[in-house]
Amino acid sequence: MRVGVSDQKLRTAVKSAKQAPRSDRRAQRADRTTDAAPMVNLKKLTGLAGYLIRQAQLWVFQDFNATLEPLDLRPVQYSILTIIGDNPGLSQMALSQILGIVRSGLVPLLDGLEGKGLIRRMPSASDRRSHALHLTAEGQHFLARADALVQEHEKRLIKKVGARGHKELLDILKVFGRR
Amino acid sequence: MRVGVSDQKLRTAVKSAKQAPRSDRRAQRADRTTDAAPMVNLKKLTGLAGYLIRQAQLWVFQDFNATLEPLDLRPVQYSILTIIGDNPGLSQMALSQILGIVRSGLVPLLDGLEGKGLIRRMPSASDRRSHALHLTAEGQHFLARADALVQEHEKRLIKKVGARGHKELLDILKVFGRR
DNA sequence: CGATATTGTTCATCTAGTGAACTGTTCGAG
DNA sequence: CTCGAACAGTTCACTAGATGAACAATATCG
Repeated sequence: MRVGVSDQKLRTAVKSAKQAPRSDRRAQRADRTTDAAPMVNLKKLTGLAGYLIRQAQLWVFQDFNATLEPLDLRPVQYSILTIIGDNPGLSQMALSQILGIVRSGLVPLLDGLEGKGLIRRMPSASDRRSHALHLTAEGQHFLARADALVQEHEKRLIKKVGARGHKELLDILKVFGRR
Repeated sequence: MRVGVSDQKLRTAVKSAKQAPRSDRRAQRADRTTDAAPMVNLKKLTGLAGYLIRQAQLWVFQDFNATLEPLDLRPVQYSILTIIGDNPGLSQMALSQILGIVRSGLVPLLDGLEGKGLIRRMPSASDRRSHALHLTAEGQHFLARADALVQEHEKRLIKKVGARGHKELLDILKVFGRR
C-alpha cells in the first residue's frame, strides 16, 4: 500500500562535484579503460519510459532548484504563484485539485507564500467558506523575476534534449497535463 | 535551500473516482458547458517541459503502483532488484550512486528486501568492508513476476502516449539515463 | 427550516531523505 | 612495516512533506 520515493534529496546541485574522479577502483570487474565508469548494466531500466521520466524529473528539479535558488523558490511554489497569477480568485479547493495534493497539505504552502507577502487570501464574495487567492503587487514582481529564471532553466533543458527534442517532448507529454 | 515536493501521495490510483462529477459548480466563473471542467488557465505551466515531466511522472508512479500492488513493490524497490539482477555482486555504494540516494538511505531499503528474502548481502571477496549484493532464487522468481506486471504498465503508458510517442520519448530522454 | 455537504484548518501519524558520528577495513606515504 | 587518512556500511536525530480524521463555519437543497 505504501508508496513513496520522494524528491527531497534534490538540493542545490552542488553535489555533482562531490565524489572526485578517484579512479573509481574496484567497481565490479575493474576495466581500467574509461576510468570513471563503474561498468554497470542498466539497459533494462533505461528501456522503460517510466525510469527515464523519473531520471529526467530528477534533473529538472535539481536544475530548477539551482536556478531559482536566489529566490529560494521551489517547483510547487512556483506552480502555485503561476496558477494564482493566471487565475486570480481561485479557491484553495480548486488549487489543491490542480496540484494533486490534499487540501490540508496546501495550507502550510499558502501560509509560507502569504508570510512572504506574495499572495493574499481574500474573502470570497460568493462563498464565505472559501478564500479567493490573489497575488499581491509584490507577488507579481516576484513572479516576474522567477519567470526570468525559469526561462533560463528551460533553456538549459532545451540544450540538454535539443530544440527538436524539446518540441516533441511538449507534444508527447501534453496528454498528462491536467485539463 | 530546502527542496522537497515528494511523491508520497501516489497511492493506488483508486482515488480518481473520489470526488464525483458533482457538476463542479462555482469553479470560478462557472461556464456550464463542459460541466466538469473548472475553467482554469494552465497554459503557462503546460508550456514548460519540467511541469509536464512532473505530471507524467505522477501518472507513471500512480499507474506503476496500482499495477504492482499485488506484489507490493514500489518503483525504487523494482529498480533495486533489477539493477542487482543485472549486476550481481554490486556494492551498496555503487548502487546508491546509481539510484542517486545517500548510502545511509539505502540501508532500510535493502533491509526490507532482504527481510522478504529477495536479496542477500554477501561478503565481498576483495574488500571486506563492502557487501556484494545478490538476488536470491526467490528474488529472481519474484523479479520475473514483477517484470510481467511492469510490461503491463508499460503497455498502458504506450497506449497513453502512442507507440510513436513512446519511441520518441525513450530516444529523447535517454540523455538523462545515468551512464 | 433543517439535514447534509463543503471549505479551510488543525493535528497525529507516516514515509523518506539527510548529515553527523561510529566501527571495521583498506590504502598508501614515509 | 606502520600509521594516518580514506572509505563502506550502519545507526541516529532531524527534517520535509503527505495523509486522513475531526472540527467550526458556511452553504445547499429537500
